[in-house]
Amino acid sequence: MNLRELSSLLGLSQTTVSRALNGYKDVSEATRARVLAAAKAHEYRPNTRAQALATGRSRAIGHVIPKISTHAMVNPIFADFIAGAGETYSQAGYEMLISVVDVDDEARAYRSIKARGLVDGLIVSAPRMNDPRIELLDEIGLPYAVHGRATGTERPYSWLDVNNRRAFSRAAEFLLDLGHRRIALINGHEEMDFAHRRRQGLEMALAARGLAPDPALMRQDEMTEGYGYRAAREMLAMPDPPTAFLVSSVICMLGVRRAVEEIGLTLGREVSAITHDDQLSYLRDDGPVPAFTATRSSVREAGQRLARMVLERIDAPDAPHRHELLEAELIIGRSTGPAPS
Amino acid sequence: MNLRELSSLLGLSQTTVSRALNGYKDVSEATRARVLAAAKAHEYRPNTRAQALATGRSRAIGHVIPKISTHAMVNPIFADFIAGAGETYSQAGYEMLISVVDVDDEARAYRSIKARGLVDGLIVSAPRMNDPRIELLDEIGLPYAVHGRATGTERPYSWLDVNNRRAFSRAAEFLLDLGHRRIALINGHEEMDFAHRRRQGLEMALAARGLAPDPALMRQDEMTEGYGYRAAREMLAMPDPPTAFLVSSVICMLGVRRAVEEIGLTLGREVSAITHDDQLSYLRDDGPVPAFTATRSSVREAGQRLARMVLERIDAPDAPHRHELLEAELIIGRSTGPAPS
DNA sequence: GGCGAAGTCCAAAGCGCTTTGGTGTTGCCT
DNA sequence: AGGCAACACCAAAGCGCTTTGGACTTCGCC
Repeated sequence: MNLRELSSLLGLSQTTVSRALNGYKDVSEATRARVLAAAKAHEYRPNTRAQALATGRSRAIGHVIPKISTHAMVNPIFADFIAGAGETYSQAGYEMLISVVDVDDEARAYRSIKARGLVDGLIVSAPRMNDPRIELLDEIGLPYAVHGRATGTERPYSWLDVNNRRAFSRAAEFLLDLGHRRIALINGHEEMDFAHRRRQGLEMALAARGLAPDPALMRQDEMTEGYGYRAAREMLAMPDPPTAFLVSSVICMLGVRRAVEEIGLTLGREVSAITHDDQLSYLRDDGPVPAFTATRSSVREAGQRLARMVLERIDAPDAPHRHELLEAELIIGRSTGPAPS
Repeated sequence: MNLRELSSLLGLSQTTVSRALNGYKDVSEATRARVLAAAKAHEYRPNTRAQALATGRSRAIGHVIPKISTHAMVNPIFADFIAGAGETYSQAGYEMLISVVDVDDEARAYRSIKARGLVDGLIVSAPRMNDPRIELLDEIGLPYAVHGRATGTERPYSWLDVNNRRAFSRAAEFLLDLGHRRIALINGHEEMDFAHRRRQGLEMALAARGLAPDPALMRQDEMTEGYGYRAAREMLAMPDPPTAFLVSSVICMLGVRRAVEEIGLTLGREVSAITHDDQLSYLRDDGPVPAFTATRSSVREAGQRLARMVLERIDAPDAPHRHELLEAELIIGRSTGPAPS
């Protein structure tokens, strides 16, 4: 069933039917009701491709996944973020387009996406410091919103971020209050903006107490369980081991717990640890008292809100840029306790 | 730059330019070269929406994510699967469209996707037993391929699946050979086809040795770390506890390990466990000897192959259905050992 | 009675591509 | 010389929608 069929069936012009369906003013309520009823009865849906061609808007938002190499890691938060964004899109009548793109081909991919008219806007994820994509997208003229921030970028852009610095400084303060002095950081890659900020948060908290950060207690890598395990294992074997860990992801945290327990210690007793918890649905740590003390912020909700933000930019490309800074909640679980004396 | 501009710039008709770009025969090699060069120089890309409208093909594949409720779990394999499929699509010049859809609205969503001409084909994931979607899609007339199988469905359809039954029966045999007799199963929801088959695999192996399955040793639930922990914990506290576990996902397995170690036992010594390992990129268990004995099969590769399969169905909708049954590799790690006597 | 303003409706153009059904030109063969 | 392919190109229609720029009624008002 297409518009022509529907309108000839109703004895009306395509114009009138189209305007009736799209809520225009100049069609009588009586015919509008007739049109709506007929459309429903025949399950008419406008062909999106034709609509897009006619309006110049595709009602789709793109998410680009940079592919580093064949064996590159997929970001574990990806699924929950997508789920959140997808909910917003479907409510707004938008589709979500995912492009897997070679990382050294990214610029060309963005230009191509624009030229082919695939999407009305983009989500930029995992920004690095001085991320070139922001300037690129401005130049191309494609509305976008960034999940995170890009330290070093001067130009204004719309973003949504967790207050990573504050989250990790609060977590560090909490550990310092418990008497911990040697606090290790098991971080993600620090060219990632979020990781950079988390380290700053820890260092700020240390500085406020007159403590100097110890480079030997800071690690950065891809955030796998094995990395968390190895990092914790190695640091705990040092002559002057840390008594507490700040960990950048629950997945790493699982490895940290394993390392701690393997040498006969217990989290929350001899060793404390706080993780950042994105509330990934398959790793949720609920229950009356959560296992892990954590700085918690739902990445799914971030997806929802960021989706809304990019839709706003599409509707009003010249509006001033908006920023949302989500404060992570500090959830006290069983993985922290007073520093051993 | 669009086709009209490009062709007037070349002094050729749109027809000729279009045919030159699309590799048709009736254009001289000289002009074809000219056209190609100009297209490259001006970074011309055909507008996908117009192309789709003209050809009736959208060059996009849809993946539908059923949303159960606001707090529903996102499938942890989703990200890696998508990454695999996305690679194939981008090589083939296809886009990937993701739709988050209310689960009780799924039928309407599929019809709508078809009517709006959004995609040329679909991937069906997480099939349940007697999954109604297969018949629905046949009726709608949308090419598709299924990730997994749907026990109870009579009609032919294209699928790719891991040989779950064989994988788990082999794993069980391995445990039986090590002397284990009480083998517990920590499974996913058994209305999911894969979970159903895994249980069958275990039961077949038991039956072959004249052993009866013990319902007290079988659990099914959403596969989280916490579920793995609780299930193992409870079963290990039974008067006649299992000496081995068959676990349906690495995430659960992490919980199982925690439960085992918490009561002072060691995996691979007093208690053995084998997990299915989808080789999720953020949970990869490499190293010379992997921590977990596992039935291993890359879900990313599954994504690549299934994507290829749906593309084939689009190109030849009347070709006989194809099936791919991937055999999981049994990887011997450190989580299994002889049964304690 | 005439006129302007609403109120309804419509024909046709246009979005940027593909494809059909040609036309005109060569070159070869008889 | 005539006929016929083969070759290289093109005008125009069409994909299914939206939107522009009217056209035709009806109504109220001077």
